[in-house]
Amino acid sequence: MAHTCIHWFRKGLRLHDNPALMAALRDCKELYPVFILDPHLYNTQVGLNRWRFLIGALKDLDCSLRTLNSRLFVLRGKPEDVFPKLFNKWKVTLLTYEYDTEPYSLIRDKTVTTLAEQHGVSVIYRISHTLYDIDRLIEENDGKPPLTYNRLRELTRKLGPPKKPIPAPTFEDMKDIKTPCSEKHEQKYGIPTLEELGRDTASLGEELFPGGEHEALRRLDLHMKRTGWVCSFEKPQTSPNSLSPSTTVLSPYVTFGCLSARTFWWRLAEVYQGKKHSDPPVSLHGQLLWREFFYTASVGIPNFNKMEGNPVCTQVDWDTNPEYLAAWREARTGYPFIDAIMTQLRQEGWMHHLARHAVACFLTRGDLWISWEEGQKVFEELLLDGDWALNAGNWQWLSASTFFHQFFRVYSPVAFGKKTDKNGDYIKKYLPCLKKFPAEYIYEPWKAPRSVQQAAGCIVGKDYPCPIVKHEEVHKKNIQRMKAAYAKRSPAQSPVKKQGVKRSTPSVIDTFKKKTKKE
DNA sequence: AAGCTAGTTGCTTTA
DNA sequence: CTAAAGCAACTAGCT
Repeated sequence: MAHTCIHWFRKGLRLHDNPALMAALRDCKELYPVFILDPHLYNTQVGLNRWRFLIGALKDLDCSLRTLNSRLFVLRGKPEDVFPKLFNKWKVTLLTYEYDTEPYSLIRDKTVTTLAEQHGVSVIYRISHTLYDIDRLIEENDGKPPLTYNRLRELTRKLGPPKKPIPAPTFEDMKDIKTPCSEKHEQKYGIPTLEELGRDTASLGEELFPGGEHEALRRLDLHMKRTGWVCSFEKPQTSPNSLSPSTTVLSPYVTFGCLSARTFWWRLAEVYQGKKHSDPPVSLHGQLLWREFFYTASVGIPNFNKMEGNPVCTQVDWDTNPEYLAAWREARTGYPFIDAIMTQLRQEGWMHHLARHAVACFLTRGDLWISWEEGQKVFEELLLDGDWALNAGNWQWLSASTFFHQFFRVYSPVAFGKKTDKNGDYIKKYLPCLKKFPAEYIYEPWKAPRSVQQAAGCIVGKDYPCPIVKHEEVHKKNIQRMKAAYAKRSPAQSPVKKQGVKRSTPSVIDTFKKKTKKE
């Protein structure tokens, strides 16, 4: 019996390396490729750039499906409301989707699977968003997520290289399959424009990174041709403040699944073949493994996007400071390097990883002493590559809450950028009001004599803000506050020597592992 | 069990 | 100019 299938696109907005889609095609007479605009995921919290990227990716997907005599069906609403109607209307017998490890997705998919069963619909899902089966990695580490990168690497070495990607479906694969489309398809199931979604597009800048599988593969090809660059790639050696990106900017494509991480991995392996090349953690393979590291942590650690209830996260008495937070978010901290990065984020939806370090450290343990969860929300809204696991993991890393503990290493908002951009060209690009400042003062315009400020046509305190905090003073205080927070960590988190009393305290991870096993 | 080593990417001063 | 040392000292993971 040939199936009537829905393939549910969520992430994984691609045809290549899409095993769940291929599973749908195997024994299929009718195929309905579906994307649901779930208000829980796609709402006003999602920034314009991100919306534009998604719409581009959906358009590209629809375009590719058309070449296979199919179409994309875009629906709006909660998946648990949408699916029962579709199951009945289309007489669906099979639902396929790509496995997604986010907590919301796991609950959503469980609900939808139950509904499918109630409607007599079979469900098939496949793992293709990550290099490895994340649950398998955790299993391999005795049920605990590795807390260090090297530990994760050991696990991946045990499991061998990631699976090879599978090719996209061909016209031949689709020859006996129909996608029933009415003339009203565009009206009923079309891809909305930003205007239709009620968004004001006036503030949108140039589309530097258009969404979609075609653009993803084009960019991949482009970078993979640079064999010398790929083989010598070392992330810490790339510049956070170059005028054009010093890295691939493939991250948004991997986030939305326009590019398969495994395809990326194996293309790199081809380039490396027979040549001397850099290695993890700094190589491009290493970057994909960092993604895997944070995915594993996000699956294995409860409340991963929060401080409270997160057993491996240092509990810190962050301040509530709406004024400071707004200044950071709106690029008016008075530190040009910080403000330039936040401007790039707002305008382009992307900035270099090390630039993220600088602003994340500044918001949290370095200067403003505001919770990393606040920064997480801003990045989630504005980053094209905003990824639940990576965002939460990196914010914990940078705030020295989890994974990274050398809190006394504080990024200087003045010195850090100078290493790779002495003249401050990056600052001048994103903060044009500082364009005429001499290099000597570009990172610290408040130090410029009045005459220099006047000559530059920019008075600090009037045309550009004064620094909201004095870094030299505040960062030292904050190191002491971090030290105090670490001293308060529970015995399981940091073994405290108690005189006379010998007690073996189970690690926090063991504790919550037992709890979850009992359930 | 106490101690050791290593850890993607700090800053500043010195050689 | 670059490279190393000093700064003060964290945890995870291992032995």
